[in-house]
Amino acid sequence: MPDQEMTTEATRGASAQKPLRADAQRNRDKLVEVAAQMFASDGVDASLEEIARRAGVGIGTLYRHFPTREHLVEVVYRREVEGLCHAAGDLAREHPADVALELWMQRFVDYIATKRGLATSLRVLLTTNSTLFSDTSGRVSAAMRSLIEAAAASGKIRADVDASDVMHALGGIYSAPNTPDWRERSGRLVKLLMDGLRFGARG
Amino acid sequence: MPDQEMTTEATRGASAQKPLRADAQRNRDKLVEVAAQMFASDGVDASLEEIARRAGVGIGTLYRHFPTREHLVEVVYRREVEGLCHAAGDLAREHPADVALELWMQRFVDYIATKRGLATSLRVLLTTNSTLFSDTSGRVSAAMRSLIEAAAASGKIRADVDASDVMHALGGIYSAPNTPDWRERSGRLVKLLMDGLRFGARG
DNA sequence: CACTAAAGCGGAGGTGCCTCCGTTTATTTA
DNA sequence: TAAATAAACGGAGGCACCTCCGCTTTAGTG
Repeated sequence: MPDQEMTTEATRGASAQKPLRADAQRNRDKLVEVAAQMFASDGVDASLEEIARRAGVGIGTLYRHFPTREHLVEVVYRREVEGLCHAAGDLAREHPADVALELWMQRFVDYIATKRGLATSLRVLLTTNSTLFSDTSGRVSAAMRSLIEAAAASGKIRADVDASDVMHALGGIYSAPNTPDWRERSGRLVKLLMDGLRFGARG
Repeated sequence: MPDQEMTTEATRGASAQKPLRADAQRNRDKLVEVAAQMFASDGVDASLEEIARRAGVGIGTLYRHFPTREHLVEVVYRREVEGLCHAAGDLAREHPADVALELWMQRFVDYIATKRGLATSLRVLLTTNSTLFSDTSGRVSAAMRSLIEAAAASGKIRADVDASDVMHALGGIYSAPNTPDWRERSGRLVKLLMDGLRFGARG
């Protein structure tokens, strides 16, 4: 199921439909963008009518593109994952390997934050759409693995770490309670983890 | 947590509040009764406004008694269980022990049917209200056990059966697929089971 | 360019959810 | 029995969901 192009905006869904008319694609992209903001700020229960309004389209248009709230949530979520994985490449190009890794992990925290907000809907989606979990978690861990290996290869972090160990450490963020200072706490966890990774590095 | 009386209608919830005013109790009972019908016929997503309308009260009254849909579902469900267990005693009094058992199992099938309709909401409730499952399943299996033991003691069914085995057999009803002929199929299962139980009985 | 069919748009409208508060009613007290 | 008061009632109103279908725009075609 190939996506046929991948701009900064979300493209059509995975199934290979005939391409949308230009205006339709524009509206669709705008809807996803606005929805991503709204879900992040107001949670998954954000008003769909408000999303349509802010996207400058009628409610009918929203429903034509996304027949249910879950459809919209899924697309937003996949877009989030897309962005996260894409960022890995950019960061690697623009920063020393260890800095790239650290920045990426910070961004990973933001991603988890989103995921928390979407939790209820995601649970529904994950039971419905069985490919969603495997698709996304695979891509994310692949992105992280490449950053870690690059950092290790360049000598910026120690070479004896396994990507899945780091993933596991970050996993602590998942299970942490939902306190107000969750965000700061997670940021510190990333820093701490980086210190550990840098300790005893060649470079 | 004693219920202070138990008529054919649902009483107030378990917690020992001061008694409701007569009109309030009347309205509450009527709401539960109507809700039970509506949930059975239309599923848990039945309109709450319609329930209030048919019960002859304002929507505000419904919401005062049951702040959320789940509250109402829970009360209806507990009432269902109550009725089922109560029926065991009545049937035992009015019929030969084996007939009582058979009739009760038929009624059990109806109960399961309700449970299916309420499935989605029940799943939410069972994660929230941890006592609900243990309360109800305990009472139901106790009711069945007493019927089986009475039938075995009177010689109407064989004596070498274990109540939990029968429960287990009926459990097949749960896992059966949701086909349109589900009801008939289940009825036949009960008959079959009874034949097996009667085979080789003393009496 | 003009024309047309197909694709897409959008919002009115019907319904449901839930809250809030002025009005009604049961119960207690005198 | 009558007045006082606490409890309960109920529906209007505001918001969201979702469908339906007449109108508008786009992408081809000659």
